[in-house]
Amino acid sequence: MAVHGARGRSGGRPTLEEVAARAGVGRGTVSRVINGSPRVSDATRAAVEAAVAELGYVPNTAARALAANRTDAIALVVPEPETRFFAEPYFSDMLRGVGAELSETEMQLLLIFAGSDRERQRLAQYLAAHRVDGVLLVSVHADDPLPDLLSQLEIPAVISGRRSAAETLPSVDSDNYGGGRAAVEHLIARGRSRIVHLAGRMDVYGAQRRVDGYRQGLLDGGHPVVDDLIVPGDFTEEGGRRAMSLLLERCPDLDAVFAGSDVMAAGARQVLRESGRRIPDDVALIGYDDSAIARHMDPPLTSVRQPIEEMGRAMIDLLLGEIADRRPAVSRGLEKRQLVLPAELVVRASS
Amino acid sequence: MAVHGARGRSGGRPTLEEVAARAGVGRGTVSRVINGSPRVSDATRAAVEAAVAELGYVPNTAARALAANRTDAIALVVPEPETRFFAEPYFSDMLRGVGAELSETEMQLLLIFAGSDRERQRLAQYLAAHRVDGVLLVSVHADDPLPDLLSQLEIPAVISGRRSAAETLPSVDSDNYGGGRAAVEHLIARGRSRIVHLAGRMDVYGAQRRVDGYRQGLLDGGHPVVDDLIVPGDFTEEGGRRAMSLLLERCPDLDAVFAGSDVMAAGARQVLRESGRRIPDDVALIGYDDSAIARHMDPPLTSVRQPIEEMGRAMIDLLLGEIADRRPAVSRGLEKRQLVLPAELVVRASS
DNA sequence: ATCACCTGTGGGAGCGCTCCCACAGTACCT
DNA sequence: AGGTACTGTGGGAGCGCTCCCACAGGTGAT
Repeated sequence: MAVHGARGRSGGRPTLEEVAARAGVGRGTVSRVINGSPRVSDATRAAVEAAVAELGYVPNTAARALAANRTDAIALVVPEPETRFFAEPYFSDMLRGVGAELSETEMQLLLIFAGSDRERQRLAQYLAAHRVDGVLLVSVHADDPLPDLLSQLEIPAVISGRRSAAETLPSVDSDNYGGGRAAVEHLIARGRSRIVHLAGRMDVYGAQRRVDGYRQGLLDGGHPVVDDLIVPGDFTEEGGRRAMSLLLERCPDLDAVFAGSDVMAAGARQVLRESGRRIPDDVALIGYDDSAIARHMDPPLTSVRQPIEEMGRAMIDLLLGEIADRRPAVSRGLEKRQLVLPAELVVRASS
Repeated sequence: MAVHGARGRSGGRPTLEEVAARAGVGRGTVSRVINGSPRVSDATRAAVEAAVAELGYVPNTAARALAANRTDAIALVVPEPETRFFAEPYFSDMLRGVGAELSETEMQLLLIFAGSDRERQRLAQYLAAHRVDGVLLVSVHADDPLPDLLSQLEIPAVISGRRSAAETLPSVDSDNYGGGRAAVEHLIARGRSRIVHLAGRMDVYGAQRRVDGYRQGLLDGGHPVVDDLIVPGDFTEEGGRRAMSLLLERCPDLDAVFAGSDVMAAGARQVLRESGRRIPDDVALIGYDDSAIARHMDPPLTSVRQPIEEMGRAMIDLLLGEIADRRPAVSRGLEKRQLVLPAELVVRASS
């Protein structure tokens, strides 16, 4: 009452101080209530909450960020041109998982594309300004300098996939080895024996692991592995066509194709058709990703599903953990910082 | 030299003050250089720039936002579920235009989905916290409360399309009337005379305008307008199928269909095929949007192209103008705040 | 009664900027 | 000589928070 309070600005947004005056308490107490501190009595808390509601108080994020040195925002960095972002279902699934998990929190998600050099320049600037508390890095290539930049700036980050078996950053990957193996086992179970592999880009660790799984699947089934029957595409439809043509030359009597992505499988399908082979009667075909393409292909494509959405959720969990750990110089817990989620074969008419 | 300067923190990021000490100038001067003020001598500017480079200084956004009461960020608000965002090329084109135009500036773009009630709740909170300087609103429906919320919060906003002829908000639209008319004129020029219209949702102003253009095109060509031959779909493929079936019942000898979207045209095409009609021999078909669907349809679909990317750029220009105008209580200029960009007919094999 | 130790609270200091006033210096008129 | 005006510069005040220290008042052991 005695406190005649803040200068009589009107029209502007109410501040902490004004809320405090209205509730008849000090600034510190309001701050405690806003931030959910337990050391506030129930009566006081109620009074403050009433004042907040009456005044329609909303904290000023900039002031909070300045004082507390955090932004309550994290970035999803896509080191690809926007085109790919929209073209590949991978990103939309990932975004859905991330968004869902994040909606439980107060954190804000920023989407940042870094396809061109120019965009990467901006991104570097952005990160240097510490405008986010953490970063989710999807689709990183082995030689990308981004992870290093991030750790140099001491910004918590989590990547999807791994750059190698010895990944240092916290990461969430799917079991590419298991996925590749499951595909081959399935083909063998269906009586196929001349199974070729249309691989992905070999500088992508996940693609390598799919090859490893393919090999082991063949060996376990008692079949020999012929290196010539593993041909890398580049994850594109055109690459799939080229690789498929090559495979047909090398092994005209093949009876099954395991492709490292649905898109490449689509390319392979065209070439198989053109060569007069029927799917699945003459040749069984399996893709990877279980994308919309797989469902809409004729015949519908058997494909290995990665739990992308779930991976997105897991990445957020890891990242929030990293961020929290870094706050009060707590000794970093030894929880798992590398997650591998299972892949699953979705059987359709093509195999 | 005499100024022994800032407290010896190390490891942290350099501040304005430290840069000032290093360059042997005052804080104000550094601020002026950083913000590109002209009232700095060349020599001083050079000294400051050198200090900035040596120290690797990057301004603290939070401090700036707090002091200057701006965030240097704008939001692209998509009041749709994410699914539609990825499914419709409209958004990716828009995003490309917006991104391109924005990359010329220091502004940061945030992508915010507000499809579910929950998301809308968050968005309202977000806007109330004034975390952005302005908002781009795409795909607003006539009864959406968002525009009102925005003007109540006094946040500059620009919408794509218009909610009615009397749109109050700054907006960028394409010439739907002209587009509809051009489609019909083209059909008439090709000798078609029984032209039906598969319209969009009639609560979308743009769809209404396409109908208006269709009507005028017929009248100008000396053809009567029959209201029964204008059937609204709902912009979906299924809606297109239903509307097409109805149109075939009402006018079995129609020789041209103008659809209000490519997706509806795709639905119409199926029904036309099933009824044994050939495109374009028996029936000419025109869509709207010139999306990927149009290019890949069999036969390729003639369609009306809206310059979406350009619209995105224009929206940014308008929005930045709004934001700038609002800063130093300058009397609002009377420049055009409602833009209408031309639509263009892209002729392909279907007509 | 003394001390220790809780809980709840108020408010100073400070985060790193921008804004703006003050003022030195120079230039060009009267 | 005095006035006027402009350019370039320094630095105080303040933006709205969080952090943390101080302290009142209670509680229980000594």
